[in-house]
Amino acid sequence: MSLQIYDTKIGKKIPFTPLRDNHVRIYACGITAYDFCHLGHARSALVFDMIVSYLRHSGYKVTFVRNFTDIDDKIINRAQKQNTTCAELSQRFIDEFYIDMKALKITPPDYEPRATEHIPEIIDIIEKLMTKGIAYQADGDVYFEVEKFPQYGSLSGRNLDDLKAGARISINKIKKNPMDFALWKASKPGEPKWDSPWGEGRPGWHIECSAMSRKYLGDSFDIHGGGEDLVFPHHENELAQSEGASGKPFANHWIHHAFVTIRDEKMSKSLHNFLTIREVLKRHQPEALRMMVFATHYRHPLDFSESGLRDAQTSVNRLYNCMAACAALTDGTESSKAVATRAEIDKLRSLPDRFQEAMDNDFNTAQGLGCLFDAVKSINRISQALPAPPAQADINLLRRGGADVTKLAQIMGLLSQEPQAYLAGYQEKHLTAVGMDKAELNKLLEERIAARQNKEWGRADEIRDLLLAKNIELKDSQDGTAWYVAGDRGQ
RNA sequence: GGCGGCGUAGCCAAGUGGCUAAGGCAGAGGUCUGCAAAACCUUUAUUCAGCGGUUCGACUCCGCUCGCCGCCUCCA
Repeated sequence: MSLQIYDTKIGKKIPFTPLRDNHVRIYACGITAYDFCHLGHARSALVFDMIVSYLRHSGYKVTFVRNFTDIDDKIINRAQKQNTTCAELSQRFIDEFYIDMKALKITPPDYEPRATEHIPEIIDIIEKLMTKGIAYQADGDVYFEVEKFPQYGSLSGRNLDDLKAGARISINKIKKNPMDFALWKASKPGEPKWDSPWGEGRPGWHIECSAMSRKYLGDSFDIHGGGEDLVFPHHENELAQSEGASGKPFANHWIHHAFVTIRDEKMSKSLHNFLTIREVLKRHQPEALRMMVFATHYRHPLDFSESGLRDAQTSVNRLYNCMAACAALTDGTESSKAVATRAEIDKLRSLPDRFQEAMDNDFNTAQGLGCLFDAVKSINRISQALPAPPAQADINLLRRGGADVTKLAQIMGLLSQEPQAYLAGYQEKHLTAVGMDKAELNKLLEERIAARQNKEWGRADEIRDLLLAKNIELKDSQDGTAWYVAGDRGQ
């Protein structure tokens, strides 16, 4: 079974084959830089990070482009409101975007082009459309003429009659058809402007992506994607412009991910129900966010909640605990009896295949994670049952299983840290949060060990309860007393 | 109004025309322990919104009903 990807244009899953050899070319729509990024942007970045990573894992060479739209109406309005320039405003939020991406540990794309740095390429496409008679000039604007592109609506499954019927489009007398959209806009006083054959002006909203994808990936490339809300009109218009100009097929596959919702409503700026990435990362670890995002299939809505994110954190810890146990494994002997059952051996050996099968099915990360946790369960069961000198066969199986789990989880950016370091970091962060320093904790732990040796159970329990009040739980063992962060429920 | 999606255990969430309906979280029981707890193990849907239909057989395909959501305007 090979990779199957759901294609928005066709509305079903189809086998994926790169257009050119083993080389996959992907373009994803990035942000319009005028504000901080919210969780929806995080999902978008995370989903494409995973897709690129999985394609590379599968042996493809990948060229990944994610653009910045740094000139448009929203930027102009916001800049005017803040009494600054568009260039300053967009640069500021591109910088902020990079801070968020770094915090989320997103692998940078191969190219991150900006609209304002591709004005000649934009003008070039518009000129082609003008030459072919698919675009027309009206006052200082240039419009794409939808009637001249018969396939208009093919991506989003609409036709011009439906669109006209729904028409919430503002009346614009200079357009031939209300659905015609601007390729180039004449500049108003005080707005950024560039020279063009049609006078001074600036690009329309969709044309930058047509120009930049063409420059870095060619007229035809493999995958184009973004959030569901971009299907219409953004991607529909891009498709029309690009194919209209080149006469060749544009993107071979269209991938769109669903929204992040809050209480089942779309998270969006206009509804004022969004959480910024940095807000969430103040309270939660990036891997917990990744776990939550990838536990839902990318085409299904992801309903955000604090409790959901805490659940995700707990399951991330489960992964790390298992890996820490694997790392602590000591060599065994040939003479001991192996404890792994046939079923467990099969489960662990088949993990990479089962994971691949899940991911090949339209990047089903939720199912892939299920495979990973399945393996974790087997690893834990075997580790727990290991006799005093364990059998070398079991140790080999566990180490191999642990290595597979780590490698596969890393495709989603999970298990990106050394287990011991991660767990120690998790504990330290908690200590800080509850306002206790390590020396103080150690002092109490030592006192309790002494009390227990003297069988002063009252004092020992008192210390335990005292720490429990700070969500620190103790575990006594022959080696001493270890402590853990208790479940954060109810916070 | 047009187009599209979703409804699976307490919560989150995969999945399939017929083999035990993944996995995570929470809950319950257990191993361990001076008592505990973390970790770990076991366990948790005779049932997949409701009603019809197709089929030897449907949760999975079709139709209808109810509920929720999205796009058609800027939006990841």
